[in-house]
Amino acid sequence: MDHLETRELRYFVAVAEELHFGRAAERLGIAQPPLSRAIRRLEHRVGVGLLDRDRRGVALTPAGAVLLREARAALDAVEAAVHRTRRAGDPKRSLVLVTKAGASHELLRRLLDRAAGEPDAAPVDVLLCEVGEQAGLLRSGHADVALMHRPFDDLAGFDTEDLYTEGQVAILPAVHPLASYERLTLAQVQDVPGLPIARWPRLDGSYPDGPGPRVGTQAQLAQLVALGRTLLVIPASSRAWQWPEHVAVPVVDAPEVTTVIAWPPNSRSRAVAALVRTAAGLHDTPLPAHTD
Amino acid sequence: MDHLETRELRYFVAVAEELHFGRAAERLGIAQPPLSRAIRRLEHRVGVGLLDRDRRGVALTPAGAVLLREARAALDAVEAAVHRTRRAGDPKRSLVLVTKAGASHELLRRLLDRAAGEPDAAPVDVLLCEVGEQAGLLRSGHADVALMHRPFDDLAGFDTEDLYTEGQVAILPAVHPLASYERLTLAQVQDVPGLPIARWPRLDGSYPDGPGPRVGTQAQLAQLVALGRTLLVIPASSRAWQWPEHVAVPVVDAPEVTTVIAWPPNSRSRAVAALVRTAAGLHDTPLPAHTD
DNA sequence: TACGACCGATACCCGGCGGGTATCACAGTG
DNA sequence: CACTGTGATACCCGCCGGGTATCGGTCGTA
Repeated sequence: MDHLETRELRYFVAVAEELHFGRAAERLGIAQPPLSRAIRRLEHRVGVGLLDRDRRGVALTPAGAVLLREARAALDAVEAAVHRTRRAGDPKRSLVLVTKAGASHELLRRLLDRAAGEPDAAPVDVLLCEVGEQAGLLRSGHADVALMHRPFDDLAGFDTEDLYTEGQVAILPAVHPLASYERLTLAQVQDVPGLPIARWPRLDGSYPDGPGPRVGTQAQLAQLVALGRTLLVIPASSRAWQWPEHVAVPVVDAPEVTTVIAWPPNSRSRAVAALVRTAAGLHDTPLPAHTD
Repeated sequence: MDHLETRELRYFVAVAEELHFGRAAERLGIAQPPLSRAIRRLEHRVGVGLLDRDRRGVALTPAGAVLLREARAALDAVEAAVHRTRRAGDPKRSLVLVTKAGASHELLRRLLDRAAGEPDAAPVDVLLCEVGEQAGLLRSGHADVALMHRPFDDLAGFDTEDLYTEGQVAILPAVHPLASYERLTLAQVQDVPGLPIARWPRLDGSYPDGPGPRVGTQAQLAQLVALGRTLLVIPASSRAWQWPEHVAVPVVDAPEVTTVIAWPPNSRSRAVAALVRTAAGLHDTPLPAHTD
């Protein structure tokens, strides 16, 4: 029999992520024996071993690693189906646009102005998230459309349209010697003594090794820059980090960053298509230089 | 409670496609009452009406139409998870490359030759399908990678790399007056008296209105051309239709067709990546002119 | 207008399966 | 050797998915 149920996939993902039946069962809110049974049956149904139950721990087989990736995508798709259906049935339906807080602020403001001015425009709700969360929100149907940034964000699986390309700036503590430069190079901002690059968590929540401070949100990072503990390189239009204690210096050889509008394939509703068209129309009126 | 089960989605898709509870239940191999109950519970769980039970028939609400599209995608994703996991666990694992029978024949042959010559190359199984089937096979995990043709095929949701761009030719019965031309224009091949364009089935299996003959496979269409009943315009490298009774005449103003290699996003295994790289390397050695 | 056909909804029963508790088997460790 | 931590096994129970029988409303038709 084919036809896995999402419950089985959820169970497997929990075990594969925890690599521990007891903790996975706790996370799922069930007892451990039924979980073991469910995973065994799943392995039997799929026909391949998914986990190596070595004493002292559980490990993924190659097939299990594939299923972990695929199951996450499938569960996202199911969740997205529910959310998109709910929003489709909402009488006062609005488009949800998600973007990183502070990024592409001018472009977003112009897009919203333009979109509001369109005839029979659907209202646009703006959902601001932290770094790297857009893809998940779009995949799981919590949002209809996203502003994302190439090459930073993972655009795999979305349709996109380029909106705006810009250079990057280094954000430095105003008191730091480098802050007085007119422009910098990547070589100058890498390995600056006393200003190590901050570390973001990986997908599994762990942090890579390195000297930099650990951060989880933009606000944390901004404060660490203001405290003179780190620096960062970001697109010139980003606003979230630009405190009074910060200075932005162009980094002339940093890769260019393109802001794109992204939406799930096969979900291009009339409202999404209209918003994408409006966004693409912004090409014609270039953004003003950043002033503050 | 969120967390739909795939069974509920399968049930809903069946009803939404049949628009008839009795037939849907029969298709699912269950009785009608449990199906009605399941759909009602699904509507309650999602929180919006999905079907209008008007006496004399069932109709999709707007939200129902959204769920039909999303549920199909989600079920594809679940099915893909199973298939990809099975193949990942297969000790003699091979890549499955799917392409339309007869299309891009030379390019495919070269790709397979090159791929076989690569060191530590995974064996490549070729799966030939009919028009428009590639996307589904790729989405449901029956294939790992596909050769597709822009702008004909639906590339939404896949990562792609362009391989080869070419013009199109009209395939005509050899005995037809147009067959003696050196080249043609789209205006000349449209609405040719006695040679109406054939009609392909829509996704739901119905045929659009029009004068042309109905076809479902390339072989049917090829024979109808040989019988002098229709003509078609296809990329120059296509072979499936080129019978001795056919003549191919370049259509100078037909849109160019690009052969692309496509694969599911986030599923770029080492083997797929290697094959894509090999395919991209074919750029360097242009295909010989088509001779037969 | 009355009757029958059609179709989805309701009522009710049953069996299987998902989930719980208790316990086992085994490896590592002091 | 006892103890701890882990997943597997044994066994029971209650819910829910599925079946049959039937209802209720709406057409078409004579």
